[in-house]
Amino acid sequence: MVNGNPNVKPATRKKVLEVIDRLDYRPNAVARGLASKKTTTVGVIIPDVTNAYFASLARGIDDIAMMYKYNIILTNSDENGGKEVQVLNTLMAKQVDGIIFMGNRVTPELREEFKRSKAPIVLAGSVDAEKSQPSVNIDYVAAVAEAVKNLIDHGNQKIAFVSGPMDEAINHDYRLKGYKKALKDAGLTYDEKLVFETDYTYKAGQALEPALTAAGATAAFVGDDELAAGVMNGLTDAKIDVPGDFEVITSNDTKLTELVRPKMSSITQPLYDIGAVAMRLLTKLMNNETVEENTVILPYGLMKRSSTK
Amino acid sequence: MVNGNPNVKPATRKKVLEVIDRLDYRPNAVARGLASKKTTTVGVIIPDVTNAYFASLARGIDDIAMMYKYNIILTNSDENGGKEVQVLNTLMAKQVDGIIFMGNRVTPELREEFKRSKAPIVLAGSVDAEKSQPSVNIDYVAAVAEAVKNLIDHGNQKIAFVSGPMDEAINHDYRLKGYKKALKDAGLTYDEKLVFETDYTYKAGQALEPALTAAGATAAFVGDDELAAGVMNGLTDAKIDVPGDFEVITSNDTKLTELVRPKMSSITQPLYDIGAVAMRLLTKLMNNETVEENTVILPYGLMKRSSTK
DNA sequence: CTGTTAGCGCGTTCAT
DNA sequence: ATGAACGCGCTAACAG
Repeated sequence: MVNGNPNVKPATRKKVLEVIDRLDYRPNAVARGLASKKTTTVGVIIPDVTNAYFASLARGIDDIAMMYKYNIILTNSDENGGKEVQVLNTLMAKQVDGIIFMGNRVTPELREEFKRSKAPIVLAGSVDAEKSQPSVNIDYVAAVAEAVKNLIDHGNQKIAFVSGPMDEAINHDYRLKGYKKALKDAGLTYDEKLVFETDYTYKAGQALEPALTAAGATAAFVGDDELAAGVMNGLTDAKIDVPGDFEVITSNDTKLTELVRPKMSSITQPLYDIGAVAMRLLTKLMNNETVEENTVILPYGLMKRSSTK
Repeated sequence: MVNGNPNVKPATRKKVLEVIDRLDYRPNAVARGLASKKTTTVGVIIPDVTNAYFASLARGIDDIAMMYKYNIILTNSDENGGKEVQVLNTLMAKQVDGIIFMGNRVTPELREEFKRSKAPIVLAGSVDAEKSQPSVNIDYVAAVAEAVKNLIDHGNQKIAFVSGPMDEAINHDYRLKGYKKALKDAGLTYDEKLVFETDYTYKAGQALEPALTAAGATAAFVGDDELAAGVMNGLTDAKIDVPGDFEVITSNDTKLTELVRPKMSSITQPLYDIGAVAMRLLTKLMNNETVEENTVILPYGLMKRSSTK
């Protein structure tokens, strides 16, 4: 026995241990990376892991990555442009084989960095109005239009549009368009006073109740589940019955929709799949496989629960 | 102009572009890693990013990592022992400078791998009964004892202990001990029939109502927020008033506690800080700095909201 | 102090 | 087929 036997000379013991060490030898992935110019790791830029929507995508990304023997370098960006380009650069310095980007504010500088990158980059659950990169999403305008139409069909004439920052492409260029489309299709006129731009937080939603009622709204489309939970609870706390007096429908079909009371109706998105498909697309790109379609649109749905009639 | 001028010969244009390329030259981190034996990346093993508790820790980890110029390789383990050792090995193959491990089922094999690692490993928000590794946690037994005492003080005699799998050290070796301690201190006898072992899911919690009432419990300590939301809603759906007829207190002080109605009372944990401190500790270990205390215990609290009297 | 050179541990190529 | 040599891009040790 090598371990506890005092009769073994230290020198030979050392030698034996070295051999043992050499036994469970692990190839050095860094050296291999330098020689082969492939690191089998991909970078993932996420606004905030703490956000249930993005966390779900991240889970899909990681599972598929692992399936294809890749590892994920995960970094939170807070959708901060400066941080995003900096992170991009360190990812490229680390020679990642590809990058998955989540975030809805693709600035011109960022777009430049994207182009400068030799590693393929795909957007997951995120839109760039310029469509400069491969991406995986749902058809946000159609989904929102359908959700709002549902509200209209229930007899609502004044429907609030509650969203996060309007400088995010997804809000300004997609969701708002869907909202307007539904109004137009129904012959309703668009009223800026029914548009509420705020943060993606529960508190912000909760604080919206006075404004909502002051505007005379009887229903709301909300662009984020936590935000939606906030407006719903704010309403309820003000003795406004949901859905009796006020209907709300949300966007991300996060677990949260089923935990609050009433349960929230929502646009349905294949969250995990968006991440998974984005990663799968990335593997193809990294292998220089020819891919039929660079921008894939996954199906959405409408789940009616108890926050709408 | 290099870009669009057709009068520039392709060859010279190519040359110029190469120079430009060389201008914004990025040092190759892989080569540096090979030469210096430092990769400035650390591995993070997490049960599931989708879990709000662990996601909060992960956010703290990433922020501090970034502050110290490290990047994070994040992998989901599903607390699956086999996956965990495999991931550990690929992390070591990739020459990470350190590892943060989250997960409460440290098997003997895993413990062996930990010891084999030359990179320091710290546990975050996770316990190993053997205390074989540096770690950052709160005092779970004291926290649970205090929570249960609170329930006892409200006159409850039959208090349910609802937790995830009992083969997790945190449930079996810590929370349950705290529960028993509180009972003993109050002169109540421990009854196995009041211990409910289940999954960490909303549905599992919701399904618990019949069993809970059958056991005659009038209050419950729950080891996870989502699970707690489930038992609360299950109770409410069965027309049992919370907290009037049944009190519930939960463990992780996740955002969720404030989103459900009634808002849930909870043990309070510095989630972000647990991750941040763990990462900070890891940086010290990676620098071979001498650290006073390898196992750090952060303060906890008790937040009384509306699910208790 | 600046300039040169030898590895770091692999993949890849070339000669055997 | 098997094996020796070189190079990946950088750091660290060394010499000048």
